[in-house]
Amino acid sequence: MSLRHAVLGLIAELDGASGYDLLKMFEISLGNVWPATQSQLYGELGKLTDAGLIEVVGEGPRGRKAYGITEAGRTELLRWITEVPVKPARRDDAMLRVFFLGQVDPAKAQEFLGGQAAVLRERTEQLKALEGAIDWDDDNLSVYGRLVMEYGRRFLAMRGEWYAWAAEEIAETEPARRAVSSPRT
Amino acid sequence: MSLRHAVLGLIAELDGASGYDLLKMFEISLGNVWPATQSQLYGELGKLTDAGLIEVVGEGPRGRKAYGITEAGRTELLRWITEVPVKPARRDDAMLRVFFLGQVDPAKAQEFLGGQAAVLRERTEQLKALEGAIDWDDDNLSVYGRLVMEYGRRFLAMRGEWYAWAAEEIAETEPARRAVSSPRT
DNA sequence: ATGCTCATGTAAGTCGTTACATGATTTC
DNA sequence: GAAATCATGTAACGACTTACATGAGCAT
Repeated sequence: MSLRHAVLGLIAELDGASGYDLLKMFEISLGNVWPATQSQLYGELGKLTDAGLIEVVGEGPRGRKAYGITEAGRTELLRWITEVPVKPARRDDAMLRVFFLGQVDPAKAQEFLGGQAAVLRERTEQLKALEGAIDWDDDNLSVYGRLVMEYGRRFLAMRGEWYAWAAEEIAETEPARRAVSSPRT
Repeated sequence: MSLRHAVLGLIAELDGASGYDLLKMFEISLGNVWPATQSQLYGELGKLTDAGLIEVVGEGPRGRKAYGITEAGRTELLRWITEVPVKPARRDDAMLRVFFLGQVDPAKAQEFLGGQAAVLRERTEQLKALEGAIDWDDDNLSVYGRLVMEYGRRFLAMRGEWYAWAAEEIAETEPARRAVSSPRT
């Protein structure tokens, strides 16, 4: 149920935003920790309105609806942040493949790790570019967004080091294993 | 579509395993990077069989079905590992909340960060316990499982450091911000 | 014979993705 | 006036979760 709170939180920060405005925020910033599609977003806005957590506070050109958070919404947001247990992120496509890397030959395995490391470097560049593109202010989203961005930086760095380490580890142990018996199951 | 490949990969590693056997593996090991429920698993086994990627290679007591990977399945597994682009894991419940931490008062924010750090320490203990409980062998799942486990260790450590850093960061900047204007939006 | 573990399956509902569909307003 | 952007919504399908349902075999 976190999309609900992602939307609720964004509306709390950006009072009077439209679905379209929120979508842009998901695309450039929030979406890095919680992606949402347009279709999901508009659906959620409807549900949040029905639940009385947000309300339409104004209308503009082209059918634009400006949303604001209600008292009930603010209460729910605070409750969620401070009281609802955090769900640890588990699914990791890359690590899932690493689990099965023994199924491919060592050269392909190394290629996989190298490729992932390259993807990581690219993403690091993108992060830097994003950091430069945002005009950092003193508001909440800037201050806390910067913290999250630093997390992203560290995450990518950590993963990069791990890829290098894992590649070395495999290079050291695989020749010995293959020498003993093959194929491996 | 990664659950499909998680199941396929497990069957490749554990030839002749039943749905029940696979479920145990998801619970103790694979589930840390790709969780699956019983209901999902049995459904996927049916679909994989229909698709000809796995087959029933034997039956046992209590309706037990032993599965094996087919040639088509092995081909598909290798293709997935080496050729299908990895989907980066994006959703992160904890970081989503950090984004909105400016909405709660600084004491609560610190409490949140401290709480998360504690959860992390607990998970680190669990990981150590798991590492001790598994009898590490020389087979694929052991060798590559160990690599993934080391990733988990580094991940938890990195996050722990980040929580400490973020707490300090907020402690330093929030008093100044609150002094200028409040409440913040 | 009672309870535990092994073993498989179905159903209902929510969440997420991709694609479709439409139209108003602004900008050049 | 053509193109880009703003703006909202729906439909279909697949993935995931939770709960329900059943029963065989094993151990004590």
